[in-house]
Amino acid sequence: MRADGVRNQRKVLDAAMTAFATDGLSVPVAEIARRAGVGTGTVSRHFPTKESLYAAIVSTRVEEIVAKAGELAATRPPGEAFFAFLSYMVDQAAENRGLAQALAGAGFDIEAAAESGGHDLAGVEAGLLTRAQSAGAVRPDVTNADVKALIVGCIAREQPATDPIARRRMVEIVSAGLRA
Amino acid sequence: MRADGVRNQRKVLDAAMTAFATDGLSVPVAEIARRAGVGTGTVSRHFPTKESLYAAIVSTRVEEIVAKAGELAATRPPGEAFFAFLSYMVDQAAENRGLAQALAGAGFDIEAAAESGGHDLAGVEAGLLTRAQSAGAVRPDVTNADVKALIVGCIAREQPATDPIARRRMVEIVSAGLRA
DNA sequence: GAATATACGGGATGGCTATCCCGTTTAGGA
DNA sequence: TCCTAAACGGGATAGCCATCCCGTATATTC
Repeated sequence: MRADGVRNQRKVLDAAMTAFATDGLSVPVAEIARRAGVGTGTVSRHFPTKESLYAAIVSTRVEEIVAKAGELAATRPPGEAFFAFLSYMVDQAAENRGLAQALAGAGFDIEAAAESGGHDLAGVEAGLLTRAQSAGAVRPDVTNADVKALIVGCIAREQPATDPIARRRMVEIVSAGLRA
Repeated sequence: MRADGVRNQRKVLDAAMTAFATDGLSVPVAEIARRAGVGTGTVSRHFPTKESLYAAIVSTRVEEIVAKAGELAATRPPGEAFFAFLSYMVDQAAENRGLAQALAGAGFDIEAAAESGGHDLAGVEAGLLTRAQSAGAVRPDVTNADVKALIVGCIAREQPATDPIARRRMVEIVSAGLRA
């Protein structure tokens, strides 16, 4: 691979990351190209479809999330780990419009992208949840889908996130509701 | 106004109502025309823009919601009225994809449409909330925006609504979290 | 320093959609 | 029945966007 190719691919990835984060998933590919300082052809050669571009980005993001989940599970008691992860996810999504939209199911299948990247996001989340339930910290009838939807609710309030106090309040409300 | 004009306007309204409810706000105007059995020109003559068509529909829906809120406020104690309204809104949105999207802020400003129709949806909601808070039934720091976002969360789980049990669980979780 | 594979840019293409327009049809009154 | 204003249908237009293509430029190799 040629050196300028590698360089441009990185530029596109960086531009796309911030563009998706600030403007959401509907940002035009041409706008990403403009921000990266390349032509649209360069973008589509490196990433044949917009979805593949987003998949490349979400993959690294998922990596971080899975790592965070693992760290929490290892260092904290089950209930605390679960609720800390919930809060972490809300903060992530609040600062990242694209992630929020993907979680809300608007266009991209984030879990499929994670799986194709070799990460089992759903499994990690399920692990935290069931451990917390076994420890009696979370209502036993709650499902993974419930939790994801509630995360969406926490960030549905405002986009982009301008009020961290309100966000914390939302997390508190949802957490209180989830407790056994 | 000519009789066929009135008739067609009603046909368009009916078709649009079900189309928005089942397919969401992004259903093409041409599809609505097809379902109504008229040409696209007829639709845009009666409703110059897609948004005006949706406003006409949402207006009647808001009327029902406001009426329901008034009835609950009149017949039940503050806390009970508030939580019953919450549950009602979730059920409404779960059965109406367009309403759900509008509440989630995807494209149409439902409150502006309500106001232009002479209904003060926001005011009615705020009334239920503050009464419930005064009665000590709801956390005092919760805002109207919080409640709306949580409603969005309750229906973010699935679209269209296929699992009423899960929906009820979501409402329970959120209600529990909102209690003082 | 020449040859060649690789990469670049951005215009061309095609699909989708809302909105407008206008030739044709029809309702409803005289 | 005839006339006219009102309404109809659906093609035309215009904007937006992802993706493809290809002539041009450049990095790398020998």
